[in-house]
Amino acid sequence: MDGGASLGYTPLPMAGLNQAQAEAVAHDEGPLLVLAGAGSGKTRVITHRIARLVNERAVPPDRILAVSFTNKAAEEMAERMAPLIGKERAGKLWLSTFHSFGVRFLGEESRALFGDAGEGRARFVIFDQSDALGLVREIVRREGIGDRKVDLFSVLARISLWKNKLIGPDQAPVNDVEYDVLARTVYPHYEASLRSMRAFDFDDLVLAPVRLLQDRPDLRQKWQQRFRYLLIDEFQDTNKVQLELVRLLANERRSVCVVGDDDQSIYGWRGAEVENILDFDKFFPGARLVKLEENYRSRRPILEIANAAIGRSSQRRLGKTLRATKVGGEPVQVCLVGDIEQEARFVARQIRKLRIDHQIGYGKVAVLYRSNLQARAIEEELRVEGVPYQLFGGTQFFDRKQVKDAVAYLRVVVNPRDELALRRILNYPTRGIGDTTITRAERWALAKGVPFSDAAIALDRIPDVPDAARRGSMMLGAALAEGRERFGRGTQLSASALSLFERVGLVAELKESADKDQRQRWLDVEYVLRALDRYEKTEASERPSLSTFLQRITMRFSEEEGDTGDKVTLCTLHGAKGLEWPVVFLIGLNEGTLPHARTTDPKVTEAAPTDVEEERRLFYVGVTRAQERLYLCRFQRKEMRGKLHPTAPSRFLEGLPSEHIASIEHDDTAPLDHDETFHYADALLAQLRKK
DNA sequence: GGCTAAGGACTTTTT
DNA sequence: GTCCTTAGCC
Repeated sequence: MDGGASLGYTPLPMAGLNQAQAEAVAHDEGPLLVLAGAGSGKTRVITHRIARLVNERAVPPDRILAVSFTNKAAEEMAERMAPLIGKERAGKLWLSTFHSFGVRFLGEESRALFGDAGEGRARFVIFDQSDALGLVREIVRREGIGDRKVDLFSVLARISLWKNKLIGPDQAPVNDVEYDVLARTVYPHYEASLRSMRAFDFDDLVLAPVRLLQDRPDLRQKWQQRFRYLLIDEFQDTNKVQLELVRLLANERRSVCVVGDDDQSIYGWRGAEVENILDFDKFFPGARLVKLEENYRSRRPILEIANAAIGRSSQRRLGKTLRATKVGGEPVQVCLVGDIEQEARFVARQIRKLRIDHQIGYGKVAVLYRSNLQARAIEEELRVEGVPYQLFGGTQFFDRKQVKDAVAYLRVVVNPRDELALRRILNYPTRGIGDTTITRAERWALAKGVPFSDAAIALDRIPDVPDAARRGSMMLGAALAEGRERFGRGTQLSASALSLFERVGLVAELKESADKDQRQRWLDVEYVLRALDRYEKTEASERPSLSTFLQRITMRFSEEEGDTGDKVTLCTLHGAKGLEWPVVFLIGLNEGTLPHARTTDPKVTEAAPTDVEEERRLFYVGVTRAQERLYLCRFQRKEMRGKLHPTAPSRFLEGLPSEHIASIEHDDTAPLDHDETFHYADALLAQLRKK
């Protein structure tokens, strides 16, 4: 197309891209693998590639699908596209995660799924992990599978891994492994329950579209014609189902561009298959390979550490070495502290010092760790030092009980068949429907062949139910019906929700409670109401619906958006993927923490094979987040069950180039001397002998 | 349905 | 050593 400038974008200078980047951007039809090392400008490549397709090749933006790994990355992509191709056209691009693409797909194809004729979009609900876990618990109880000691999480993890490998309930491996047997027994019930509740778990959001595209040639054709270009970011972390989705969406042109880095594959435990990128050529024969090895992010010492760390990996690699383009820089600081409290104190004080001595703002600093648990000590110390911080991920707002309760009411309004949510609210706040009544309703429903959800809100039809329970059930049923009617209008969603909460007694239970904690909890419910309001006001494209709102919050869409002030970021290594900061503290570099003990000596119930090499890559990801300064911290001892244990340094600190390292020691209490060590060892042995 | 007492697990990473 | 779940009682 011509006349680009008049269309509201600035023509793209190919200058500013290095040769490899330019090659990836210019590549036209056919499969392309961009092997992008950390900090090699891969986002630049993706955004410029999309911009070129739209601006120079006149590809309609709605025929380009770009998939990234997190909602945040997708949003960031959208922001970057606006100045390149204009806001309006950027809004038409399909920019999403695999999961949010799935939601959109399933919404559009709901008729094929549920067979509703006419009445618009059939509704479905998304089960997050704790919902799925609740369902597994329910099935184990109902079907009498295993004893009370079953590790439900492990059962669910197995089912999830199978689903991610396209293994259906009838194809689960037949063996004697205890938890494989349990999971195999639960799996068919689990799937049947989800379907009967019109629910999808996270895995289904990708799996259900794949099944549909496999089974329905008409739909396959429709969706293949829709997209001319596919771009997939973080391809090393895709699983089998996701690869299958990409293959099904690719038409005969196979214009699939995947971007990733095998050295940063860190989601194997979730079913990701690094082979997807290693063997890309096999899945898309004739694929072109472009390697991006120039690093624009980190100072040389940081990069030397990174290269050394990943160089010691025993994993099969596509092989690439990052070259520094930034010169100079401070050596990497390796700090030894006494325990995790001292580690926190060191980090907090160092952050203040950097601000005072080097004018490095808090927003330029991140503290990265292996597990969310580690954040607590850091948080406390940052508060003491008066350093503002923001926590990424961690304790999820939507996991709080009061939030789940409120959301459960909304879920039942949207989807009366959502039995899990119904059970949650049936007697909360208490309305006389006890366990005995529930069991009676279950039996009655089973005998009459009606869903439990029907029986529960019509207890008056069931014999031997106490009057209080009858009244409670009728009141709930009426409140839900009214809610359904009000929400159906599609306006004043949050007022409707508040009125519902009032009628069912949630307001009295929390807001008007004599208990201070209860009143505090109500504030969380109010936050949900505000989020609902915000959603209604910003949702311009289609008619706002409670159903869509619930789908979004389940996928953590409406995350507390950033008052991105001048704050230190606290974040797990997994959460840090794709991000960068001038200063990075990597804490807990100890055996047992990184690598985590669960990978070095796995529990017997472990669903996925554990891999210490994945922990190494995690370390690599952490190191490569740093631009200017990197601190690697480890502690000497750890408190466990009230006892101190000496703790070894992480194996990943071995064999790093010493010329790029400066060591700091910082222990303000007396270290554990030999006598003490022996004392603890003796105590431990004595305890073992007692068993 | 709500209270207390005893018993068991100590939480890897996320859409 | 501590927190959470569960069972048993009122």
